[in-house]
Amino acid sequence: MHCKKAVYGHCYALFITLIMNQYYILIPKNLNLEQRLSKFPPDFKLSSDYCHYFISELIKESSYQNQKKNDLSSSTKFFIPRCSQINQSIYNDSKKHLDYLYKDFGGEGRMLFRKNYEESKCFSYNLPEYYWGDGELKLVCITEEDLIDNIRKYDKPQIDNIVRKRFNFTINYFDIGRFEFDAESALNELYQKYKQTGNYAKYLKNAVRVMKFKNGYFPFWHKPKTDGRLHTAITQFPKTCRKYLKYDGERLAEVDLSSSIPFFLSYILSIPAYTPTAISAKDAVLCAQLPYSEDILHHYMLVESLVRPSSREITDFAELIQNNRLYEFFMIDFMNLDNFDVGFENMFQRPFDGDMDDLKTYSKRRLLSMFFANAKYYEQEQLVFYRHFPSIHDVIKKFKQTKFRDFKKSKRHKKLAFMLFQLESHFMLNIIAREINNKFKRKIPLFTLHDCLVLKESDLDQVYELMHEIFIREIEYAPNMTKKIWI
DNA sequence: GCAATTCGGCGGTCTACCAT
DNA sequence: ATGGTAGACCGCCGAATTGC
Repeated sequence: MHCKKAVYGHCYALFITLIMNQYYILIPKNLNLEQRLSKFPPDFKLSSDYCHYFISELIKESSYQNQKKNDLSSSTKFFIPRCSQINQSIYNDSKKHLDYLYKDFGGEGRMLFRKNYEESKCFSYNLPEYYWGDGELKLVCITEEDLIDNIRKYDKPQIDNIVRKRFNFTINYFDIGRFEFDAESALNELYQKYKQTGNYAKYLKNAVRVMKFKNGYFPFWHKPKTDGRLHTAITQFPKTCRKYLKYDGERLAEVDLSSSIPFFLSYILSIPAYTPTAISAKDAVLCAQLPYSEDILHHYMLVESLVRPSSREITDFAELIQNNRLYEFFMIDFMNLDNFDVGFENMFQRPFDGDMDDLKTYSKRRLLSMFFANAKYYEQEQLVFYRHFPSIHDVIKKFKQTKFRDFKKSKRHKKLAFMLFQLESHFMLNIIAREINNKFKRKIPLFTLHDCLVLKESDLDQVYELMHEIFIREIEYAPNMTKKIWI
């Protein structure tokens, strides 16, 4: 047993020294530990890597806190508990280091504040405002191997084994050795944005995401019974920082499904379900696609067979979506509603100035909100939708309102969102992404971003073609798709 | 033994990010 | 409006503890 463990440990050590001999931590640009060390030399061998790591942890934890105000001083005032046992397990000499940082040398002030609430609770720490400076953060690379090993051991993302197996086709591409990430530029851009908006809490949260990515911290979450989407470091990554990511030295790009949720709605409507035999055919087609929530699907089909949407409407609806004209179709009607001015200002924090792209975005968000919301909201928009697609409106409304399983009365409308999200993620993950992987024998790295596939720039065109083919084959028509390069 | 208090779990809210 | 991640906070409810 002991022997086995030692061999395994050896391999593991080799593995991590090859690709993980560095670790990035986040500290204020202003923090000058070296100066303090030279002015007040410690009487023991002090590791500045550990001090920096500890301060970085305080910053990371601060980013998770929430408060009413989001300015610099409100975002940095928190005392963060750090248990001495854990500190010690990461770095043996942690106590000496923390005492040094806490010590008030010659009235110059402490580098750390420390607070002890009560017995049996651990100390908590806070980096004084002075050391945050103007709030700008920088990434520093630390190199002490034992420390890094311990950090990684302590702070490893927990990935459910089922999730790992089910999504290994994309999880394996999350390899920090193949990513190239200009984190410095990304941080700088985030800081410029903070200067404009004054929202420090947001800057802090995004800076921590940048640090985690830089360190190859890649967690994965998947809940098949709700949205069924795969949430990754990419789905959480700040949009403005995407252009600083490269993979195998190449730019990244995405193929995006236009109005993907309405597309899947039109798909599920378009399969005939009026006769008992047709229901079972539809059943067979769709059950294979929602293996985790067959019951929602059955329930939906029952409602649909009772209400019977008009096939004329379904064709028109599907055509609007395939031509990517759905949101434009509703935008003028939405603009003429009583609630437009208030609604627009709530969404954009400014009045409407006649820009058609803004209007289209507004229309898109209102329409989707309406689809997902409890039928008692968005009444004006529902009326507009009803005027154009009365029977589709009735199916949706009926489905949202009927009693189902253990959904509370106030939550019954959510099953539409669940069903559509699950259909979308099933197609993207289990059909499209898997097939690309199989067809190209794992030579095309891919990442899913809900309704997007993210790829290397050079793979973009052939994947686009293949996606189109798959849609035509699986459901006889394809949604409008757009290609975008992350620049 | 009963009433009053306290505590923990649960569910809801909020903030931030991403997507539709 | 919906979904996911994170943590804090609040109110509710029942169980456990405390007080008389």
